Amino acid sequence: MSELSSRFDPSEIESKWYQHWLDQKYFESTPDERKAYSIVIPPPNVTGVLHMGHMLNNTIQDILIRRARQQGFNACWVPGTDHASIATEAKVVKMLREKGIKKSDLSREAFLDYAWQWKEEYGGIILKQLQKLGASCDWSKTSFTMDAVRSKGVLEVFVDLYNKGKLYRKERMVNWDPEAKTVLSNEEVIYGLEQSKLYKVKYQIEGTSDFITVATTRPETIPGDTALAVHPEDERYTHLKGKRVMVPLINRSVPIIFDEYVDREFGTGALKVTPAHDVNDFDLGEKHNLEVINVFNPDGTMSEAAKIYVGEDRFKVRKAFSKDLEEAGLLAEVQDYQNNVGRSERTNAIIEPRLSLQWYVDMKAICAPALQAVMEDDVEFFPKNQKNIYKHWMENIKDWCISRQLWWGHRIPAWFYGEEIFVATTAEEALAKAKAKYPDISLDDLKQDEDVLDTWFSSWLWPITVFNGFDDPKSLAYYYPTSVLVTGWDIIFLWVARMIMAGFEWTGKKPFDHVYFTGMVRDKQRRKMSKSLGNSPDALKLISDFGADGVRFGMLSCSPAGGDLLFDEKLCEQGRNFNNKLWNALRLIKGWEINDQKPASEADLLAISWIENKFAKLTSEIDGHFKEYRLSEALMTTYSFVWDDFCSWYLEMVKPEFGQAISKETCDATIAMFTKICSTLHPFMPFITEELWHQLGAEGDCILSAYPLSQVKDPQIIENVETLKNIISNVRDVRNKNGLKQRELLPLKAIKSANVEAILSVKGATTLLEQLAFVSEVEAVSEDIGNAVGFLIGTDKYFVVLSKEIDVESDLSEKKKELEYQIGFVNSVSKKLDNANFVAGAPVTVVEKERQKLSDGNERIKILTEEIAKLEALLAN
RNA sequence: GGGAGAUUAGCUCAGUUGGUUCAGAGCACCUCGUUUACACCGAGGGGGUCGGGGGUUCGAGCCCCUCAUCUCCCA
Repeated sequence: MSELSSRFDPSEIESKWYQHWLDQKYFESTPDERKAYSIVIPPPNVTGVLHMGHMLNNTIQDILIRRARQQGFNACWVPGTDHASIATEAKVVKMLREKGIKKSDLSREAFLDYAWQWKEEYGGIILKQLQKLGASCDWSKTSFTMDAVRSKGVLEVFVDLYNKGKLYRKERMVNWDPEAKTVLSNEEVIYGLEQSKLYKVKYQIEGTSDFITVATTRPETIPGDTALAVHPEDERYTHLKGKRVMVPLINRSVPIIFDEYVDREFGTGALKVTPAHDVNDFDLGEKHNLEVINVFNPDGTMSEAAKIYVGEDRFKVRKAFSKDLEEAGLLAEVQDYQNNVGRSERTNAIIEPRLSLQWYVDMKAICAPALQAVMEDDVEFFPKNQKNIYKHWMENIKDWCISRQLWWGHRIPAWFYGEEIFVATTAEEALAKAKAKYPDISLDDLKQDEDVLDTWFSSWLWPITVFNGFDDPKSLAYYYPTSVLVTGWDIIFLWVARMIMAGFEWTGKKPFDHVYFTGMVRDKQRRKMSKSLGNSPDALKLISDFGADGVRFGMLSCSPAGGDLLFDEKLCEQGRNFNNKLWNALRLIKGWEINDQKPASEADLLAISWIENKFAKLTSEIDGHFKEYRLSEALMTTYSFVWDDFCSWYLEMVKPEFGQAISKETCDATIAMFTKICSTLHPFMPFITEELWHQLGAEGDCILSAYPLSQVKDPQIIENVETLKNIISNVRDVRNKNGLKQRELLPLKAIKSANVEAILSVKGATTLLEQLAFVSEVEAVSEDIGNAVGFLIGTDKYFVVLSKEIDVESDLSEKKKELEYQIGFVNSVSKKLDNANFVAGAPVTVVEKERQKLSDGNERIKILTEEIAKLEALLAN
């Protein structure tokens, strides 16, 4: 007996095999004559740590890439990280603050030094963590969005867009993050209902002692009011035409304007207008030529223009104002209220609308081919329903604000000379352009834009730049378009849509053939996994508890495409148990003593042929699942094949009796089947399958073994064995119900029929019955024998002869139940067949089937009725 | 306000073109079992009016209408 432990210990083998794969350079890809299968990783934040979303996402990518590698493609999975402008800068600022250093005291260069140091120290931790999960990325191609190659591409694209007139600079209302002190794109603002208060504030009508009440959730913006608006048809306010009101506390006079924009139903039907701090108010202001008073500083404190509470934070001022208004008798009411509040995706700060000059990409100019490609399935989405969401967004696309008031990122390649702008990839080029117009100027006269580009402005080029696509057309031509993109649906606009646009704009091609949208990982209570809730399990701890293969199994077994994924550690436990099952199957096989003289028995040959056909069926099912990206179904199908068909049935069929040796032929066939199973499972559970592969003495490495795909050769054999299994289960059931020992030998009889004779004449069939059902003999007879419990297989009657008195009563009640069901069944079938419309309207084959069902049902009713009569007679005696 | 999706067993979900004895899987639960691969196991079992109502059809978990509830996206 081998020295293998009965518990599989993944920790021993995971690092061993990962290192082996690395040493053999199996993950590395160079272009050759094979077809490429490529995936680019959605780059995680360079300073991030592995969380459940990454685990899911990267497990799926690894499954796809490993399977493609086994299928003979030149598989290439490019890993990398994103510089994550806002998130990383925020972390560095925080780290510096803890050291007592303020960002504002540092020069741009000094700050960037710190940032790069930070990146060198913490960057890439997440990639190391991915290796623990088994990710088979081509690490020699590891990329970073701020690498020289990637950066060059970013700047070139900016210049190209500018030259094509698809990029412009404009002052408009933006989403301002007061914490990061930068503008954000619409896609980076997350809206949610929040509990707040609705303040009803009284504005005095100038020259009278009358008041008009206005409802607002943001009283701190009152100093910025430059008008009060009502609906022109609102009878409550028609008398106010031409009047003015006093802004409370500030005592500034502003006009009352009439505009149909005002919602008469909301609040009091009167609206305060603050053009500097609300998008709609800004539009109203433009229409009515109102003054714009910006009462906030970039950090969200009150500005000089506010005149009061200067320098105080806006939320403190809200409270203070409320008190002041109350004391002045100008606060009519305060209600609890729920409203939609926008927060920064990165800092979670409440967003302030703010008027500001920024760079924009003219999206309408570049989106058409990207929309078409998805609608025509040239870029195919899985699941499909994301197409509609995409379409809706693309058809209502807004220009993309790409400048950010940060230092960490790609600095905007635009140089100013007074009011004039020169856009070029380097300062020297910009100078050359400037000199054409102003021959006397020098580099010192040009001032580069202080802002950096939105992180996504480099991400949208990722599928091109990771292959150095702007400088190396050969590499791009080989790997691009990539095969599939695997990502969460939450970044369909931030990233996916923009990559498709960039692809068409700069390569003339789509960036990927397929997009597989994963679900969001949530906890059992359907809450999003988050740090603040503390409900996110530690990914590395999970791996050490259940093994990487166990965790991969757990992630996948609950992950329908696009749907939410309710994560439960129990699933990893199931994965671990599955590993253990495989491990023990290995122990069984390795424990066999082999006799190379003995030929395989008929029963063995039957078992082998059956499992081979079952396996062939499995491979084509899996193939179908993969084509539709039904990965969890592919895994679960394999799981039940391995556990039920291979372990519970096949191994029990061929397992020699205690102390006996197994024939070499049978053993070899078993090992061959087991290695094929390893190949099939490898993409899902790479570590254990590689270990088993070698323990089984198979050639080469599992990771490169051909991915099995074959056709069922003999469907009849599958059917025959299903019948045998059915008989065996019934015999076991009879034992269970009659409290008999599992191993006690009992005779099995069957009433002679064509079916019975056919199944019993299958070579090896009776041996299998004897072995697995522990029957002493199998015999076809012409009539019933006493003290036996019967069961039906189709319309055939089998019975087990018991060694002790049968429990007539319970057998009888069971048979009665069965009869009742059959009668109901036959009734519904005959009703169908009695319906002339059905017989005339349904296809012949369907009608035929119904007829067959009816006659089978009637046959069973007949048998059951006889059986019941006999049992009742027995009871009467 | 506009749009998308969902509702099937105690829980999480499959159910592909409307047609097999078709209402399924995993987990959970119950009974029995420590038989030499595995108790991280084995053998068996119970459990659902497919959200409500209506319609189309010979036939509906599946198609249509409607109502209810929930989730998400956009504004």
